[in-house]
Amino acid sequence: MPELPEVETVRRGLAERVIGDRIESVWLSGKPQTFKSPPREIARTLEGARITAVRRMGKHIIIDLADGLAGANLSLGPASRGRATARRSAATRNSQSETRNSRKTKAVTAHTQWIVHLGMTGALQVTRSEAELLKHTHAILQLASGREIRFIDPRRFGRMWVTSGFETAGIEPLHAGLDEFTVLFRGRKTPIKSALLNQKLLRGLGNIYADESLFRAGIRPRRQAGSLKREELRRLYQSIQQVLKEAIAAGGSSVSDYFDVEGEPGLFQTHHRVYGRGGEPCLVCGTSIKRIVVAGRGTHYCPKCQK
DNA sequence: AATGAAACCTGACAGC
DNA sequence: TGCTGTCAGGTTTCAT
Repeated sequence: MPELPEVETVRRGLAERVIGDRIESVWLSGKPQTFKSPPREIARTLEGARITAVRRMGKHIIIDLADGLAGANLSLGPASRGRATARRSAATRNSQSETRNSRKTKAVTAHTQWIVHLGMTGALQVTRSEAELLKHTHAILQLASGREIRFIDPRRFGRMWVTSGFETAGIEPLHAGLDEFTVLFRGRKTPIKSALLNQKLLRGLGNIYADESLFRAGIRPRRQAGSLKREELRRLYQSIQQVLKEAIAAGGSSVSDYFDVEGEPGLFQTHHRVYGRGGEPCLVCGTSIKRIVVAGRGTHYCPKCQK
């Protein structure tokens, strides 16, 4: 997938194009594993809702909704009633202001959210409705503006659902301070690469940016996370921030399936220094880049530059 | 509690 | 051409 820079690129593209727009109708394909909420619930939550914000937490895209079709939840048959009740009680737990808001809007409260995770090959596009339908399109949202948001995902590891008050573990690498970052790895015996991929610690790094960050920091991927010295952690922290910022500026990396909301690929793959370069010379010292497997993932590093 | 491996899917590509 | 095997940006679940 899309790691943090690709998801951020998609978020920005969506935010520019769909904030303030209203979702008029929703089509979902019959691939149940894609939908973590029942498709009927997703459809009735989204239909009629206005998009107020598009945010990102790690690799999750959060689309904030308002002004849904009032009362849609209240006219459900017995089969759906349990879910609707569960949703309301979850919402009630949240805050007093939400309870106040839900009096006015009912189906979509101030905190109702459409959550999208792109998985390995997922993509969101914003298109004119006449645009050609790509293979593996699993969801289409028609907007009042005449455009559509489409969810495309060949490998079907992507997920979408509706919820309120979405939370997820881990710290945001671009917002966290060095101290917060350092404490994540204390006492951990797992390889530093595995720790970087663990979304419960740091959210947003995936295989490409873990390898690239470790190269820039001069740290071998198999080093025990807890064995890293203060100075190494400081370098790693800075490398991660630098790599992510540069990748976002380049619109992400397109290795195979990734494209942004306009169907454009990213450019950062041309800046990769180790990822996908196994057997090629290190750009710094000329040593052959090694490819090993760590945490079940292809892992690339320079045996001379990384200690 | 922490760690690693397997499973979930489909498509692209290398090698025969 | 066409088959088989391998690999792929992620996450969850299960076994150790």
